[in-house]
Amino acid sequence: MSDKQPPPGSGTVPAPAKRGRERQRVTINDVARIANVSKKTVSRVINESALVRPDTRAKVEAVIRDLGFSPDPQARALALRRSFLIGLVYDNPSPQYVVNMQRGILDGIEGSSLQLVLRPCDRTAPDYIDRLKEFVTRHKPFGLVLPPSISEDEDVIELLRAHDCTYVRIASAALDQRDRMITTQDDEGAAQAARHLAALGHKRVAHISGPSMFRSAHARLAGFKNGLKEFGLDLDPGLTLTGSYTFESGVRCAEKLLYGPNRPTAVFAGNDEMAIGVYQAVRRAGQRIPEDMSIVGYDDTPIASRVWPPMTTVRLPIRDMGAAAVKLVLDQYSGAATETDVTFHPEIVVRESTAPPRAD
Amino acid sequence: MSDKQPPPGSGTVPAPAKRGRERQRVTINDVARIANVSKKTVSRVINESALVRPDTRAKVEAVIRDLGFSPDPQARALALRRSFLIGLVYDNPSPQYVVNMQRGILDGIEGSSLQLVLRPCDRTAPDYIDRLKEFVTRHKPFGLVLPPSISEDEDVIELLRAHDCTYVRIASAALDQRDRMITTQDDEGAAQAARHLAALGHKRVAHISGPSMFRSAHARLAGFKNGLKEFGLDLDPGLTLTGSYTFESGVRCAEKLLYGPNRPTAVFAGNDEMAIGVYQAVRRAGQRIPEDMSIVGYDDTPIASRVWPPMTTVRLPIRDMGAAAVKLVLDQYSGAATETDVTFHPEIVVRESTAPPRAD
DNA sequence: CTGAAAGCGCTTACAG
DNA sequence: CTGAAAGCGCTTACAG
Repeated sequence: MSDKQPPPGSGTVPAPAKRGRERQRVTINDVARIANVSKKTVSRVINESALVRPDTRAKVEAVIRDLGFSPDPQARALALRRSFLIGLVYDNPSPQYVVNMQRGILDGIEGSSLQLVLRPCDRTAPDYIDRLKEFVTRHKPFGLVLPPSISEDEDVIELLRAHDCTYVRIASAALDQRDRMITTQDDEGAAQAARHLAALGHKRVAHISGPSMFRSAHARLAGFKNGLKEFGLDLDPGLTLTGSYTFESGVRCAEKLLYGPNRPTAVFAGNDEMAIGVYQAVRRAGQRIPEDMSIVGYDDTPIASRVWPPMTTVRLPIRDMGAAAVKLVLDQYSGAATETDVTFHPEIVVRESTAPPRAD
Repeated sequence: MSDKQPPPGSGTVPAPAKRGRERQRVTINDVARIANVSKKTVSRVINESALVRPDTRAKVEAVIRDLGFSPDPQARALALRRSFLIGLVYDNPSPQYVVNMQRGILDGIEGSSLQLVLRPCDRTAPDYIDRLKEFVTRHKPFGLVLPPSISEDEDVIELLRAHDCTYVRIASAALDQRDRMITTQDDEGAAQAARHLAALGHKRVAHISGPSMFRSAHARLAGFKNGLKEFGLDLDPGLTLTGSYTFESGVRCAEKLLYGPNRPTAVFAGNDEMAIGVYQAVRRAGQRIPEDMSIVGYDDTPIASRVWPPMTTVRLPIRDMGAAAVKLVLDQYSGAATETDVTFHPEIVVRESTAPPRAD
């Protein structure tokens, strides 16, 4: 199924054989004829041009409704040199994050004629940019939604700009102009996690950060440190490990913490996936949560409330962010001005995985 | 973002404004001119027609390679009246199932020019069929992959047939001809779950089945009963509950079992999502897994190995099934005969959520 | 095996 | 505010 190096002219798919009976779809010509206007006028109505007299518009719209006409996306795409696909380009290792983002985008395109296309990619692959370029130049997507860490790759942005491809970036810092940027205050959420643990009385606190490729990893680490500092605590570098936002890396880092010197009483993981890995390691060591170890995650993906005990985590409204991203894409076309920065503020959700440290 | 009843002619999106510099993309005309053949011949090469002399083909392919030409999918779509989109149409309430299926489809389209479009839907919505029809008639997808329970809706199939839309159904029974069907032997997997529990010595065993809309729910129930029967056990109707393949329904059903008369020592849930719900209810009741309650899931989605204790479940190779579905779609176009039925055999994966019942 | 003409269903300049 | 002509980049009959 997957030739690594397809022959030239490949990467295409054989044309379907001619099928049976043809259905007569209603086209713009039918509408024009019946409404007694030119197809150009119908086109103007479809494209919401202002240059149509109200009564003409009403007449055309009535015919469109009667005939159940809807313009052919392929024909529009060919003429406009732009398809009606919204691409979700992602490399996020947390499937739950991706699922939530998908849902948000689907919310956002509801009622439009846009379709959601999935474009996973691997930033470490050598042909990663080339493949994205191929998608952009061939399929000419209506817009791209870029969650971290893709959103932070300036090579990608340069590519998209060069090809006039509309995009919206989601990141933990304002990397771009307001109308193509969704910002999350990850440091704020992490600071809340720190305050929560400090207030419970934890002194030896560990952090498992995400991979350095993710800006959010740095933001969460920094915010966590700041939050601890408010309570006069320092984050011990020996208790600061780097994972890769995956379950397995969470397990691995947690084991180091559990069996290393200076065992912490609480762990703040950079995302829920890794936090669940910490659960696993703690459990496998025969220890209890939260009695022997308090755990805080980040994202509030569904798994956080499904594990036992339900996990304290920092909620990122991922789904809402996805919907907001689509809105920004649409605004870029409609020319609607984006008045204010689109910023989401994560908030801690306290559940049952955190408690005061045992007195020992 | 979501107008429930858009005005006529809406459901479209305003056309993008004319952008800056135009890139000169290489077209079929360039290839034809340089290769010194007609564009029709180039088209034949692209479409892998047999009616091209080998040396002509080689010449054209060389030019295609040199120029880095790849045909415009929008133009092909318009001419062919078929787009290059693979639609995943799903109503499965388990996000993990859907994610795995997505991955399999992405595996399957790797190296082709197909794109994966997500089409979630709600079978209980009154306009469910109409919306699918709109997608099929407007976007003319290359093919549709239909996992349960969409795959079991004959109204959908009738619609797709009427519109000559290629599809592949995934279900726990052979509902269609071999070349458009992927079958899973769900009863076999469920029987293995039953044998496993019976062999451990469980006598009072419960089952939480999926919603009756899902054929798999019936197949798993039936298989489970048969497996128990081999050990001389009957499934107590009082211990047979119906959930909806969701976490919450798993919690709810498990609570009934825990606090009802005749408490079981083991529960077989119809999917992992519900099984995790059982974990939650058991844990909340202050009981241990597997000492106080053995639990078996179905699907082997990632969460099964992430919870504590790691869950015994029946593995369905969902990702492989997705890839196989794409292969069947491609085969339908290429005319490759599907020699044998495509059947997947689920197998139990024994982890740590099952143990002999306590002697009490 | 190969090609010239017409067409898929829209939109873009360009006039008026 | 409206329209006739040309074009987007391919493929389909139809000839030869």
